[in-house]
Amino acid sequence: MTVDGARTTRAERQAQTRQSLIVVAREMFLSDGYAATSLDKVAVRAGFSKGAVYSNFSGKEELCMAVLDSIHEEQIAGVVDAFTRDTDLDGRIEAFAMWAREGLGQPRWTALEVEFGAIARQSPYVATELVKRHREIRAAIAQLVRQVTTEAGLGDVVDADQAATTLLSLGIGLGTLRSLDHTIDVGVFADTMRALLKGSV
Amino acid sequence: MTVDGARTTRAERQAQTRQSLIVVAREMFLSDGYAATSLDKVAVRAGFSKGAVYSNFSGKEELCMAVLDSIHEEQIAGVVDAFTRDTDLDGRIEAFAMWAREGLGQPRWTALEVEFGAIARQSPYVATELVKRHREIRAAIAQLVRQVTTEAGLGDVVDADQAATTLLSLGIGLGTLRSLDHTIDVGVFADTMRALLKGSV
DNA sequence: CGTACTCAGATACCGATAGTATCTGAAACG
DNA sequence: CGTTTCAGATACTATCGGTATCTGAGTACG
Repeated sequence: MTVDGARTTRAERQAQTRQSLIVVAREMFLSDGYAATSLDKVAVRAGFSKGAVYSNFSGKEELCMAVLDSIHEEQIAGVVDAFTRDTDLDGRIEAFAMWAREGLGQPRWTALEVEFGAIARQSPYVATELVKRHREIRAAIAQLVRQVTTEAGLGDVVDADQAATTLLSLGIGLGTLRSLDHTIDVGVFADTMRALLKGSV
Repeated sequence: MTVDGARTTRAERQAQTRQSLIVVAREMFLSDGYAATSLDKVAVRAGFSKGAVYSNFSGKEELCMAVLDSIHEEQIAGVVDAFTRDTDLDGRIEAFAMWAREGLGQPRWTALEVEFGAIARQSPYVATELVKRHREIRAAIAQLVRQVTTEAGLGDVVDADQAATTLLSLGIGLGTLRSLDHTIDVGVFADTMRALLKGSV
C-alpha cells in the first residue's frame, strides 16, 4: 500500500499521463474524427509511446469514451447554465437557443458522437456505455424541460421525456448535417424548441 | 467503339459486376457499418477479387457513395408514395408517420449515413458529394411540404425549407439514437411533423 | 539503507486492410 | 487471324489496432 502521508508520486504521475492523453485525444478526435486518429499519433503528440495508451486504457474505444465523457461534462454544464441564467420562459428559450447556436455552429462533437456510435454495432462495450450516457443526457434534458414548463405554469401540457428525445435527436441531426454543410440554418432548433415548450403538441 | 447492333457483352458484364458489388456492399455496409466492412470480403462475397472493386470504383468511398445512392432512391420513392397515397392532410401525415416508423425502426441506413459523413472531414470528394445529395433530399422534402400545405389551404404559414431541415435532422438524429437504443420512441417524429405542418411555428 | 518487487511506459512484433502496380487472358476490332 | 484493349486477378506496400515482452525508476519492507 502507498504511504498516505507522502505524495503518491507514482499514482499521481499516471493520472497526469492519463489526463494528457485524454486532452490530446480530444483535440485530435474532434478535428480529424475517430477513424482518422491513430493511437500512435495521439501518444507521440502527448509525449509518450503507444504503450502509455494501453497502460491507461483498454484500447481506442475506452479512450474515446473518456474523451466523450469530458465533452459531455462541459456540454451539460453549458445547458444548465443557459437555463438557470434567466428565470422567465422566453429568456430561457433565448439563452438555450444561443447555446445551441454556439454548440451546433462548430459541431465537431456531434460528428464524433455519431461516428463513434457506429462502432457500437461491433462492440457491446461501446453499445452499453453509450446507451447509458445517452439516457443520462436525455433524462437531464427532460428534467430541465419539466422544471421550465412547471415554473412557467404550463403544467403537464408537454411530455418532458418526448420533448427531450425530440430536442436531443434534433441537436444530433442538425449537428451532423451542419458539420458537412455550413449553410444549414441552425435557427430551426430554437424554433422547434419554442414550439415544443409552448405546447400545441 | 462497340458495334451498337450486337450485344455489347463486355460493357454489359462490367455493368453487371458493378451492380453485384453494389448489392453485396449495401448488405454488408448496412449490417456491419462502413469501417467494419472490408473491400476484400465484399468482393469475395460477390464472387470477385478486390481488383474488380478497384476496376469499377475509385475506392471504398465511391463504392459507398453508390450504395447510398441506391438507398436514397428507395427512400425518396417511399416518402413520395406515402404522401401521394392519401390526399387529405391528416391521412398524409399518418401515412408519412407510418413510413417513418418503418424506416426509423430499422435505422441501419441512418447509421451508415452518419458514419460515412464523418469521413467527409478527411475527404473533399465525400464532402462535396454528400452535401450535394443532402441538399437534393432537403429540396425534395421541402417540395412535398409545400405541396401538402398549399393543398391543405395552409398557405405559406409554414416555411417549407425550414420544415425540411427540421424533419431531415430529426430523422437522422432519431435514427442514430434508435440504432443504439431500441427503446427510443419514434413517435415523436410524427408529432413534430404534425406540429410543424399545422403551423404554430 | 539496501535489496527485492512492482508496474508505467517503451519496444518489438502480428494480423488485418485500403490502396497501388503489374499481369493475364478473353473479348473487340481491323 | 493477328493485334489491341481492358476487366478482373495477383502480388505487394503502408498503416494501424492490438498483444507480448522488456526495462528501469520508484515503492515496500527487513
